[in-house]
Amino acid sequence: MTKIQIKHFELLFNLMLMGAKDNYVKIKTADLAAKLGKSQQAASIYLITLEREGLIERQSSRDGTVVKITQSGLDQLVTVYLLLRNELEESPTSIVLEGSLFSGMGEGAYYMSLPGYKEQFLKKIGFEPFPGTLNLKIDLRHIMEREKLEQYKHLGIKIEGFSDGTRTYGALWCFHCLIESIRGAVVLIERTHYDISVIEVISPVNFRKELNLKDGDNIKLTIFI
Amino acid sequence: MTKIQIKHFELLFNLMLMGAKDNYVKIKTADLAAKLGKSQQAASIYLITLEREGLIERQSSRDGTVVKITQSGLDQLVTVYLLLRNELEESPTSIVLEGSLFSGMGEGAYYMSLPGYKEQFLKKIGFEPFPGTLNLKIDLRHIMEREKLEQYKHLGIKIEGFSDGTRTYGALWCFHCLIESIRGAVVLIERTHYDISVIEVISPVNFRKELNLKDGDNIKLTIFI
DNA sequence: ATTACTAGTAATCGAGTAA
DNA sequence: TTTACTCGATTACTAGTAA
Repeated sequence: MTKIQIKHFELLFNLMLMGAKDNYVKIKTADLAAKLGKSQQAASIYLITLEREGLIERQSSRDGTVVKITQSGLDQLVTVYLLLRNELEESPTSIVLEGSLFSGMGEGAYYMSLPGYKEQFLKKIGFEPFPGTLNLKIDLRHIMEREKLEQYKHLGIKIEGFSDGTRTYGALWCFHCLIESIRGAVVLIERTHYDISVIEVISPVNFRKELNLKDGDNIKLTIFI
Repeated sequence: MTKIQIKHFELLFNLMLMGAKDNYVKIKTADLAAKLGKSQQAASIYLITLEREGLIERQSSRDGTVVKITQSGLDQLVTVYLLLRNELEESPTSIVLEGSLFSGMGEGAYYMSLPGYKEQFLKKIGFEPFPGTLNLKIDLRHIMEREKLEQYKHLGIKIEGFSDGTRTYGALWCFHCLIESIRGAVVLIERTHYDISVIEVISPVNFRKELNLKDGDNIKLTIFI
């Protein structure tokens, strides 16, 4: 098993610049190698490795390789982007919360799976939520930060409400976030009278599985305004 | 001479997250190693190499290492940030111009060296301009793009005008840019009746030397709105 | 403590090449 | 053309350790 040496980011970054973010693009391993300052053979191995790790889709043939960055690969790029933005932009733009994981009734998962919401998530936030949300009970010592987030709510990415003929579903506001370095988004609702100490988070992947979490575990959440 | 293997970016990125962007921070090579998934000894070598390449300042002792990212190191991070932002943000935000390099009268250099401008550049754009600007004569086939940039002018970073008692100096608008992958900023002035086919660029480093340029050379400019 | 040297080892790299 | 395999050469990495 070949372990990749140049870390994934640099490779994904270059593939992005070659246009592999939204579309399948045809590239030559030799061109990629030139950008990385490595041999054609090395680039070939890197691509194979990235594919095995699920970060790209790849179809190689005798006259080139067609690649596209997967959702999971895109998440890596976004994670780096958010952290850079937070450090490099004028106004520091993150709120850090801690809380403990708990199981909801599954309503979150239900709402998130509605096409009316789901399609907007994909378009505006950049991923389709894993069916199942993460409920976090915010520690009392972070409650002030939680209040601050509530004030910023309407600066977030707006997910429009909709009606399915039977009932109406309210608008949501979202912020990108990282949960222990995994990409996600916090989801805030309009209702004013609900328990502010609870916060709901969505993600393109199964948090619980990915991070091996169970109810009661303490989680650190970095929210980007 | 040990060539660094993990590319510089990942290391700089981690140092940034450890707080080494604006301040000297005390770290342990073992902690850094843990973040990179390498041995303490490897981290030690990386830091030494980065220092040799001028990307960090470093002072090590028997009870830790004090590091700070240099301007040059920061430029690397900003470059990656701008390219990521351009690809990942909703509205695509770059204008690509091409043109040929020519020598001005040196007035650009003079203006840029005035404290009234210089200090704002450092604060608002993030670097102190190398004394000497780059004058670019935009190709006719890119003149539409140049017009577009002019329309966006007031969306740029504003550098306030000032007076030194003798005369007044007008406000400027700047945009981050990359010149053949080197960080810089285009500088636009308010005057409406001047030759729009000429554009002026500043940078933290000596472009001409860095890229080995001479008058008449063709240059590609990526401007971030 | 900690950093960073030396020396040996393990992993990566690239030339040659087959398909 | 191109990709990607084998294998010998190179180099990055780690363990041990001195300061």
